[in-house]
Amino acid sequence: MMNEKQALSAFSALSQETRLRIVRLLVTAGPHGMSAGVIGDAMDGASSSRMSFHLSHLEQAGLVESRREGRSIIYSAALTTLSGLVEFLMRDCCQGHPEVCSPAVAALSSCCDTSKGISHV
Amino acid sequence: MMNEKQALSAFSALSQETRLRIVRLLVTAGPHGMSAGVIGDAMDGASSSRMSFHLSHLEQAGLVESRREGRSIIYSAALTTLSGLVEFLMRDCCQGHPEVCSPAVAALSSCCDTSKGISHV
DNA sequence: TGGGCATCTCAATAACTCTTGAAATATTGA
DNA sequence: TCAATATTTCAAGAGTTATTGAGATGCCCA
Repeated sequence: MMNEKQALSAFSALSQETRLRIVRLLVTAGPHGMSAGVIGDAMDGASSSRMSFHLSHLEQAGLVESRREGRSIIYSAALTTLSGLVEFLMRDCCQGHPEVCSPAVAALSSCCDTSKGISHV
Repeated sequence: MMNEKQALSAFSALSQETRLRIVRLLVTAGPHGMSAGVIGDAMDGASSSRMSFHLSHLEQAGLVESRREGRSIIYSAALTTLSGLVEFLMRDCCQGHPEVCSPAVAALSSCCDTSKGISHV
């Protein structure tokens, strides 16, 4: 269960343009991930030290995970942290008023296959 | 539909301890909101100028809304922006793999009443 | 209209963050 | 082992952000 400190670290990591783009790129890339070099090319060719700075910042915040594959290091999105962040932000949003947070659920579930037991609202 | 600039502004606003606490407090407070003074008391009695700085930062980022009521200014959470932020972060997360983002949906919908057409997963 | 309350604005300072470029580390293949 | 490739580490400088305290503004009621 995410705590305030972790959430602050995650939001801080996401508040920088390059890092937000990296996370979104990795979210769409899926579990296979991408190498640091390929991610760097996608960020209008940012320098390697700059990429390293941002990638380790994201890893520190728990938003991405890495593994070495030969000479490359492969990064992928940490979906558990992303889910936890959403849950932390909206925790106790209902308090007897479910209509308060259902727009957020709708926004999120609309991007997903509905065959998993989640209906559109 | 949220764009990158708005999302960066929102994440930046949420990356500061006092502001994150304010947003979460207002999320639980619901649509009626709370006055700046009452919010300040809840933030271990932060100074009025400090509260004003953070509240206007949050309003600038679209995360809270304000209205005057007599001498007080009442702030409430902007749930549309919060939902939009979640949607922006997870956009295109599925790409043929709905299991990728369904944990996030589950995390969020578990906080809500299920009688509105949203089922738990 | 005047006093008091609630909040905002402003300027100065301290602390933090990002970028850059040079150098170090790790891995692979000749 | 040597050279090439991929990535990380480090230090310096520029820019950004948070806090503080003093003062200004807006509103209400006697």
